[in-house]
Amino acid sequence: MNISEKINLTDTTPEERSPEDRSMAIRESLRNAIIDRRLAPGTKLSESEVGSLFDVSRTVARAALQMLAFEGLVKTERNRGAFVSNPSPEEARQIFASRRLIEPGIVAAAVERITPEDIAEFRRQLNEEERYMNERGPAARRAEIKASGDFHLMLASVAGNVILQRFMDELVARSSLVIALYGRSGVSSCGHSEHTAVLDALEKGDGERAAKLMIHHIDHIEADLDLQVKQGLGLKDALSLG
Amino acid sequence: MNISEKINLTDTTPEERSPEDRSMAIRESLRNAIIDRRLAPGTKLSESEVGSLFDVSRTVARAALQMLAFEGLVKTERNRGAFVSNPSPEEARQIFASRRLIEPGIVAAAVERITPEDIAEFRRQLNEEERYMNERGPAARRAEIKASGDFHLMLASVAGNVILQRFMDELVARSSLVIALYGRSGVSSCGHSEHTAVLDALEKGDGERAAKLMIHHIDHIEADLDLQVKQGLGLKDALSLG
DNA sequence: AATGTCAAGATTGCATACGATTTGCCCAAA
DNA sequence: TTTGGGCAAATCGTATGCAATCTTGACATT
Repeated sequence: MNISEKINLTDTTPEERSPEDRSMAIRESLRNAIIDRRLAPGTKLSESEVGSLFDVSRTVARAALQMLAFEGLVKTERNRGAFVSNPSPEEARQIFASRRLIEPGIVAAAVERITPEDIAEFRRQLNEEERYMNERGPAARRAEIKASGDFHLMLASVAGNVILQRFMDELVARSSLVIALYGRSGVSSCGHSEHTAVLDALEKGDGERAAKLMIHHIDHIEADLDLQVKQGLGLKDALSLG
Repeated sequence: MNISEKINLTDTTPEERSPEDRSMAIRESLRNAIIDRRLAPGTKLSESEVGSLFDVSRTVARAALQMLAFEGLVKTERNRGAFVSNPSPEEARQIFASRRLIEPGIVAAAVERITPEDIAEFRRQLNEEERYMNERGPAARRAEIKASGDFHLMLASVAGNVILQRFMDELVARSSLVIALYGRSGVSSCGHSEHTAVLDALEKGDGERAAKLMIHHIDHIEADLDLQVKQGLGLKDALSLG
């Protein structure tokens, strides 16, 4: 099995291709591939394969995989390799529980700092979302998931707390994985209007309302998932998770 | 300058010295040294030095330093090396803002799951805290900071959300650094009684009250810090921090 | 005295080599 | 046919070597 065609090697923009760590670029590229579901959960990412794909040595490939492991996007098994994470329903629940905790706070911080320019930027982003929403096909759906995540990330950026921003980075990435895994197909489209509603409340300076809307939004996302005990796939999972 | 005497090479318990990643053990050891302030902020941690200290190659030492960089406990500069983080007051504020967001949620989750055994364990921990509190000297003070952090970590563990647990791990570690840097000496002792109060509320199953107490506790910790613009030290800092 | 230039030393960035561990296959024996 | 053992391939874990980059100190120049 060859993963090469699944990865877009030019994900990183030229100017971001800094003279610095190539491992960072590789991480980004793999991250995007994973959260777009171009790399399915369980896919093996061997050091040598990743290395030769990006034309670097195992050392730097390894560094990228270590970072992804730290973020929870891949899991490594000793002497076996790294695999794209296959989050369990329990993990999924914890991810959303974390988001329910953090995002209202982010909204509350954002309402204090958001500028008209930010609002305009958000509107652009929401248009993009809508565009993908109206398209059909798996590519558009992936783009929609990504765009939807970007909304939350932009919010975190506006809130101005770099630590929470990093937490959200991780949570959104893992959420994308979870949605791709457990999402029921049709319903994610309702997310867009909820984003709009949150933004409207923010624009009016009504942080209370924005936070409430955000919680409902997260609830809806989670409610759209099918988090029953995993059918079939793994007895290993059944055992390891009790 | 030699950092060897600052690091306790036997920090990790024998059974935790798993046949696995030695870099993990090194990370733990350095982490402890940093949050105890045996390694002062700004201290350089060169790969070869760390490597020879723990008797491993630079490769392994490097992996440990990368993990610490990911956690925000060290900062790496390209082609220069890794340095123990020197968190700015702004960073400190963001750390505590994050904690104010997350910890009430952890308390709320913990109250649902805490067992009598957990309570007993907490009481033991609080006794330990008290012991250090009554001792004098910098060593006792460091131990007190560490014990105080452990209380919050135990709470996160009881809450049962591994993601939040990891976030708290990072936040508590960085808080320790911040407290050591900006803490006014005398006042941290009030923390102990607040921990006790939180635990009492938890034992009674009063999650509301426990969460409120926790927020106040965090407020008090932050209020005890001196987060004014850093006096004197650096024009370099003044520039880089705006 | 202050500043600019340059070379030596130190340190990281990266690649590669070798050893250890695991996996999977093949074949023999029941 | 099934089970068990052993060997080969693959992969990771680690050490080390070389090149690139940065710092530092000395020295010359203004």
